[in-house]
Formats: sequence, structure tokens, C-alpha cells
Amino acid sequence: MEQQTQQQIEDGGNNQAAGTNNRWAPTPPQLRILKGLYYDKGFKYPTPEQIQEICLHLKQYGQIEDKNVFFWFQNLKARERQKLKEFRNVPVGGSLDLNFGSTGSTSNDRSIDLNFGSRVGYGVDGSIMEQRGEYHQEIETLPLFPMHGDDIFGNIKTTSEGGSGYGGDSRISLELSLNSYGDADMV
Amino acid sequence: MEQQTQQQIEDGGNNQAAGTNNRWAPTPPQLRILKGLYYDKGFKYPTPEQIQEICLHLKQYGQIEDKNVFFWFQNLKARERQKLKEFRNVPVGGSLDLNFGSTGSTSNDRSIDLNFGSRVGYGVDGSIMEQRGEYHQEIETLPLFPMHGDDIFGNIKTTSEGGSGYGGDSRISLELSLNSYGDADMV
DNA sequence: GCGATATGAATGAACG
DNA sequence: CGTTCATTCATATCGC
Repeated sequence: MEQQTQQQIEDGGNNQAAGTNNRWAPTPPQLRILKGLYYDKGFKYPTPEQIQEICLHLKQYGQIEDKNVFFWFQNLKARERQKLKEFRNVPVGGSLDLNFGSTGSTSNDRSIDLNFGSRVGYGVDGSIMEQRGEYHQEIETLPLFPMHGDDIFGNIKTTSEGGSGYGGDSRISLELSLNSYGDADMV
Repeated sequence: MEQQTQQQIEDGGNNQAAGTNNRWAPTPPQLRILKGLYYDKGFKYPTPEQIQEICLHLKQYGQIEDKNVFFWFQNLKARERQKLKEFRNVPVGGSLDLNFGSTGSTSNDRSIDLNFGSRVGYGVDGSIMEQRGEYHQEIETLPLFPMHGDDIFGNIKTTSEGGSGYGGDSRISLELSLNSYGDADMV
């Protein structure tokens, strides 16, 4: 993803005039946190509880809803995967004729038909090789945010059986490095 | 048509190296082929594999990447659709048909299962906690509006049960102290 | 030199 | 989850 010089800054503090803008856009701090979770922590499969938790925490940086967090992760995952797929060189057998209707070009005038109409018809390679054998979620109970004072569990009730070893207080200090993904990428 | 706070790119001291083409533009032959596929062949939904293939062929006419082909089709489709919508405001005059009285039955049938793949069914605020079986009744309620779920994700029907539910519970102890002052998210 | 337009690029939201 | 839609941002080009 070449996020070059595109960044839609939301207004400095508040946002959403309500009515004119329907589409959520992450504020810079929100983006940073989300990316930190995804890239730094490798946290890509948030559970509903975690989505809510993340959302709650992000609310102090701007208006946001659960579904926004949900979509954000979904889209990022999907697009990374899509990118990999597109960049993968396929040993195409060369069936797609693109030289039809050559308007006075050099030579070559074959007008074979394009085998469109068949979505994913020819699996030249066929090897989808979805290296998705992940056991996602095997990630160690990621420590997202400190409790601060927010009673996040006020109504979520994560069924804390207490049996967990770490749950109580062993908060792993995950000092998210202030890495800016926004500009680290280049084309 | 109304744009909000449009931020102009103000490179924070890191200007893009000149010479590196920022933006791809199709060469005449490329454009001819692309248009030929779209209009002549009616080929509008290329699969990722086909995108690669098209891109490969187009490379002999100039530098091009997969994503360029991808975006080209996306944009063309989107803009044609956009044009059609704009012209639907035809001042046809007269024939003001109002099918009021159609007691729309207000059947909010939309699947409201907000199980993000887990079997949680939490009710943060008691809004959604409905977890029904797989029984769906193929309702043909034509979705006049593509369901504007402005409320909480009252209609995120991910219905992804593939996860098969692991622990389900995930401790959400949070940490991640990031100093958000400064906020250098700019690009 | 600007303003309007065309279009490449990005991404939130939604569908199947 | 992969794909598609819709909206917006960003920029090159054109016209005045």
C-alpha cells in the first residue's frame, strides 16, 4: 500500500458535524494505534470483545464505533492479501488476447476471443496456496491498553474465571514504539 | 460535491524525489486495450488473475502495475455508475408518482447477528443480543435503502462461523502506553 | 497563474 | 473472506 501523501486529517479536535458526513475516518492517533496493533503486535484477528475494547480506548481520540474497528481490520487484512495475490507472478499460459481491434498498429492482427465470462475460469496455476494455516488467536493474550481508570469491564463481563495466570495484574508493558507507518512506506 | 476540510499536502520537509513518477498514466496503446476490453468486450469484472494477465500484456506498451489495472477498472465502473445516477434527476416533469400508502411493513428482517466469529453474544448496552439459529426465511423484502446502519453495528452480519470458536474469552487487559502528544502521524 | 475538470489512488462500507 | 460499491483525496491537464 503506497500511502504516499494522502492523509485526510480530520479537524483538530472534534468532528462529525452530524448529517453531512457519514463516513468515519480514523484520526491520526487512532490510526497510529490501530496500525501499531496490526503491524507491531501482529494482531490481526480481534475478537468481538477486543474490538469493543479497542473501540472504547480509541474513543478518546475521536468518535468511533465498533463497526469501524471491525471494518478496519477486515479491510486491512483483505487488502494485504489481495496485494500479495496480485503481485504473485503467475505462469499464465497466455490465453487472454489483448491485441484485438488493433487500430493501425504494427502487425499482429489475431482476434481470438478473450475467455472472459468465466470468472476464475482457467486456473492456469490453480495453486491458490493460501498460506493461511495460521492459528490466529494463538497470540498471547495481547495486552492492548492499560486500564487507566476506565471501567471497561463495567458491562462487558468477559467471564473472567480468574483461572488465568496472568490476568490479574501482570500487565505486559508493550511500549508501542512511536513508529509512524504513515510515512515509512514509499513507492 | 462539497468537500470538507481538504488538506493540501504539505510535505513535511520530505519532498518526493523528482523523476519518480507519482502517478501512473496509461499510454495510448494501453488505453486502447483497456477500453477495448471494457467497452467492446464488455469485460468489466476482471479477476485478480486476469488483472495480472492484462497487466503483463500491457507491460510491453509501457510501465504498468497490477494495481493500475485494478484501479482503472474500478474507477471506470464507478464513474459510469455515477453518471447514471446523476442523470436520474431528469426534469421529466409531470408524472409525479407517489406510491405512498404502501405500508412498508417495516420489517427489519436484517440479520442482526453480530457475532464476529465468536460465540459471544454480548450485550454491551442491551441493544443486540439476538442469536438465533441458522433458520432464515428468504425474505424478499427489496432493500430500498442499502440498510443504513448508522446505529451501532446493528447489521454487521459477518456470520463467520469458520473460526469454530476457540476460547471465546480473551482477556483484555490493556497496556500500550503511547505518548500521544506530538502526534507525528503526518506523512 | 487560477479554477474547473478528468482521472489515478485510497479506503470505509457492504455484499454474497 | 474475497470481491464490489461508494465516496473522497490528490494530481495532472486543460482553459481562461
